[in-house]
Amino acid sequence: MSPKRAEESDDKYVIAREILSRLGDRWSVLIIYMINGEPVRFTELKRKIEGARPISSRVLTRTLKQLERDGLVLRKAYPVVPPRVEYSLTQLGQRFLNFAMEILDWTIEYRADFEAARVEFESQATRQ
Amino acid sequence: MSPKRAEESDDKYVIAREILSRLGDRWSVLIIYMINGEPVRFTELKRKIEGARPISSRVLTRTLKQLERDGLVLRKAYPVVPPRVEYSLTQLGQRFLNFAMEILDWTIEYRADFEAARVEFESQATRQ
DNA sequence: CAGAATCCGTCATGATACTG
DNA sequence: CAGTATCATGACGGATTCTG
Repeated sequence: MSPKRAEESDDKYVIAREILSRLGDRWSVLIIYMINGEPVRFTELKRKIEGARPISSRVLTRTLKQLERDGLVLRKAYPVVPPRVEYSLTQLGQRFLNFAMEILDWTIEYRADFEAARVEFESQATRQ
Repeated sequence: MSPKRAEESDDKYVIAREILSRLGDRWSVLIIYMINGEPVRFTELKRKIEGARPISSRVLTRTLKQLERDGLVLRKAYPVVPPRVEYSLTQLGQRFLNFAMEILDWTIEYRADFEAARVEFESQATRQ
C-alpha cells in the first residue's frame, strides 16, 4: 500500500538518522571541532581533545578513519622518521562544522525545555 | 591553560552531544516522523513504523518513554478496557521535527559529496 | 491493546601493551 | 610519533514469551 511518496520520505529519514547518529556519536563532533583551523598532528590533536575528555589512541584513530571515509577529514602523511601525519578539514568537513554549530545552537536554545521536561517526567514517575 | 572561552565551547558541544546522541539513536527520528500529525495509538504507530523497518514492542516502548522524558512526545492513556494509549508530539517535538527536516535537506544536498568521498576512500584502501 | 519480563548477540567504547 | 593488537565491558537493539 505504501505509495512512492512514502518511500521517498523513508529514504530521507534514514539518511537523516545516519547524520544525526554521526553527530551524536561520542567523538565525531568534538574531533571535527578540535581540528577546525589549520592542520593538526595526531598527538597534538589527541592532547587538544584530552583537554575536554580522555580518549584512547585506538578510538581516535578509528574515528578519524571514519571521518576520512566520510570525506569530512583529510589525512596527510609525510614519509619521514619519526612519522608526521596531519589532519585537516575538507571543504565538506568545514561546511559540516558550520552546520553542526547551528544544530548545537538549536539544542542549546532548547536546553531549558529539555531539562524541564525531564524534571517534570521524573517527578511524575516518582509519585507514580 | 584553557581560557574561559574554550570552556564555554566545551560545555556547548558536551550538552549538544547528549541531546544529539539521544536523537541520533536508531529510532527516535523515525518515530517522531511517524507520529507527526494527529495522535496515534501504540499498535497503529508500530504498524506505521514497520512499513519502513521492523521494530519490537519492547524497543518502541522504551524509545517512546525516552522521548516522553525528553519532552518531545506526549503520552495520553485512557482508563478503558482494552487499554487505549495515544501518542502525539509536543510543541518541542514539533519544532524538533521541523529542525530535523532541515538537517535532512542539508544531508540530501551534500549526499553526492558523501558518496563520492566514500567511493574514493574505498578505492584507495583497496589499492593500498 | 499496550505493554512488561527475560534473555541474548552485537557493537562502540575503552584500558593496556606493543611497534615501525 | 602515530599508530596497531588484544582483551574487556556495558549499552543498545532485538526475539520471544507473558499479562492486566
